[in-house]
Amino acid sequence: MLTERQLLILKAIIDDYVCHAEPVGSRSVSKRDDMNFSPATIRNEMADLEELGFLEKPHSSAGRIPSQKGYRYFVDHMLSPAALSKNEVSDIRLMYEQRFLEFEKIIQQSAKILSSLTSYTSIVLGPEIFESRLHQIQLVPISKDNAVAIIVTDTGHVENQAVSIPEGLDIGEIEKIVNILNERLRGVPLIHLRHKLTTEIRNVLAKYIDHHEQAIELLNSAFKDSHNEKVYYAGKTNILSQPEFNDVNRVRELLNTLEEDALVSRLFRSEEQGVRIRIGEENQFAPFDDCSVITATYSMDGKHLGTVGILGPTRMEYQRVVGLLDFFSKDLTNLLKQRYQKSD
Amino acid sequence: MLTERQLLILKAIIDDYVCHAEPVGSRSVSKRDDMNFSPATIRNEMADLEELGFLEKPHSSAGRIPSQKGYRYFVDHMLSPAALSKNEVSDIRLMYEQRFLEFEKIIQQSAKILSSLTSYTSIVLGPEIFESRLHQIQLVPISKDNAVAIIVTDTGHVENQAVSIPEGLDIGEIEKIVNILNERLRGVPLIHLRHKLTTEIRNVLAKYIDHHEQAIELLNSAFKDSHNEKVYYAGKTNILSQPEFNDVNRVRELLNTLEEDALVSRLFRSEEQGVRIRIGEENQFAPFDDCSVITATYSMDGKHLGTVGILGPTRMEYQRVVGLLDFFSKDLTNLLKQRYQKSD
DNA sequence: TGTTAGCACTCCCGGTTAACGAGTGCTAAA
DNA sequence: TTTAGCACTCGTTAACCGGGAGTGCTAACA
Repeated sequence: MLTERQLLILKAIIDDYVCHAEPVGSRSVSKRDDMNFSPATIRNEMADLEELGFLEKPHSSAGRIPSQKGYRYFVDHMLSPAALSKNEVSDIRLMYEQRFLEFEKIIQQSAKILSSLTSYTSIVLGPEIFESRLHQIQLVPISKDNAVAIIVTDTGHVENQAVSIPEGLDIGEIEKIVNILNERLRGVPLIHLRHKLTTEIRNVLAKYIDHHEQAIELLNSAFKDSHNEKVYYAGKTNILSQPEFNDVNRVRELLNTLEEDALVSRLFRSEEQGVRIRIGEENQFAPFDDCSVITATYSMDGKHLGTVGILGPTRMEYQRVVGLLDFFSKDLTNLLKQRYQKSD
Repeated sequence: MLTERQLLILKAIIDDYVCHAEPVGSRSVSKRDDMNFSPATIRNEMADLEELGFLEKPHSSAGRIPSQKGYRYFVDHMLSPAALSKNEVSDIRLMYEQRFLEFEKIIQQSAKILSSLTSYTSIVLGPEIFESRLHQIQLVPISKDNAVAIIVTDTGHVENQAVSIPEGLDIGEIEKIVNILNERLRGVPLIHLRHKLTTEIRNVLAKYIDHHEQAIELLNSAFKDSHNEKVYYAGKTNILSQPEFNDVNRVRELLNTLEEDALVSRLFRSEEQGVRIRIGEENQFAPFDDCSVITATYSMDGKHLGTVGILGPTRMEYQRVVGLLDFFSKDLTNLLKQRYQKSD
């Protein structure tokens, strides 16, 4: 275990490095108010901390910087999430209050607020669309051959998908089909739609619809768009201001990664309740080796819905970000409850 | 006017510079197959071309690079759009044929193809949403207080907007309202919806609906979302591979700009038929001073719909890009005609 | 025994210098 | 009119150097 003094020094170094992005030397540590030891003493401790793997030296005559293990220790044992200031809280509330927002807009807005408060990149995963339930389905014919299938979920989310109308189905039949679907499928989670379609609905359609096989085909393509959850970004370029991303090649790699929604969503998705911190290589993904990812989940009815997260350099203001995400995760959960749960 | 030989040399320099991104000297120009003059002769001509403003020197003992005026001259007088190779054409066709695509997907796909073929950044502006006409409108209540307004256009585009239901309106009335709207407003350009609402529709509603003022309020907010045209990007980070964007600050500035859809749309929108080239400062926008923007329009029923464009360094393969965009602009117009026009 | 002052050493950084090479402009000859 | 020759310019690179920040070690001190 680390001694009291070692903790103090480790914390001081992390603090300083997070703030100034430069190796910190014994002299500057010893000058801190809460530090009553000479540089020489500090140096001894720093050597020990380095031996233990919590610090490293960029080169032999530079100061020390925290290692990944150092950050990890700090985060695990010494982190007290920063409480938000009153101003921050009211700022956030204000941004949500602006007007009635649909589910998606709330999520999007959250991403914006987060990135503007942290000046890191924020990434918010929307709910697995399949988790939500069918509220209403519409089939709007556009021409003789084409139509748009519109699915509205219980959260007010709207999905639409162009479909072609198979030979033989006429407008009247389509209307009948839609009525049947709305009767039978309201409240069904989107993820079960296709299954229901090939069982229960197939039978019902067979009874009432002439060209039921064509109808099934149509509906199949209407339901097929397996939209994963949406990924909302804000402050994508914030991270370029960090001195560790001064190299265009690295930047390109990182930004390319961020364009791949599926990848990002896989990396960010977190099923655990609460705040989760992944530091550097813990992300198991080379382009993020110098980044830390902090995520928190939000939920509704106690069911996990999505994830809010921050992507920054490993040299990140952990306490602040953790505090913020914690707040957001709870606030978002509350907000959603307030807005949507009462409609059940 | 420039002599035959000057043209030849200017073209050679542009070719070389576009390809290698380095100032080109008299020696390398004279070595070209079609160049039967000594370096000294070339040097004289180059000095003349510089005096005329078509070339410039980064410093006194470097080779020459084309000036903006040089590119402009090249583009205006010497550009023969490169015809696409058979392979390219069939590649493109293939990508469109994959499956039935709704309007938006086609546009999006086009952006992808363009960027992958050019390795520049491609930007495609969707149709001014207001230009398209209302096909159908739906109001789907989600809870007692909230609903989703869904607008389907004649191109199969779907817009949706969360609205709150004013006190006093009940489900029955909402249904009546929707019916009235669909009867009266089908075929009306979206841009005229709000006007119609406050004139014709207001009167009709006043006649048939009890809480018609609340209804107007509801519809107003349903129509308010003044969605400009959508902007689709592809290959956003391609431009980072260009050596002229080796500076992170410049990159940040550029990428920040690209996040501002409204700005980009204003800069790219082109009303003129055909291909349009803006070189460097011709863009009238500082972050694009080292960029060229080439755009072409696509249309339907002879009516201008949107713009396809390429953003690259001023040192761009003009002939190839112009050829491509020309092809795209026509192909897209055809495709849209084939898919949507017959439904009229 | 823990702490600290002192000191030699290491290594980065910024500035200077020198050699080099690519390219030019000019002059004079073909 | 073209071209060979040559002096000159200027950016690039490598080598070098001194200063400074920081370290590790040692020895003295409380």
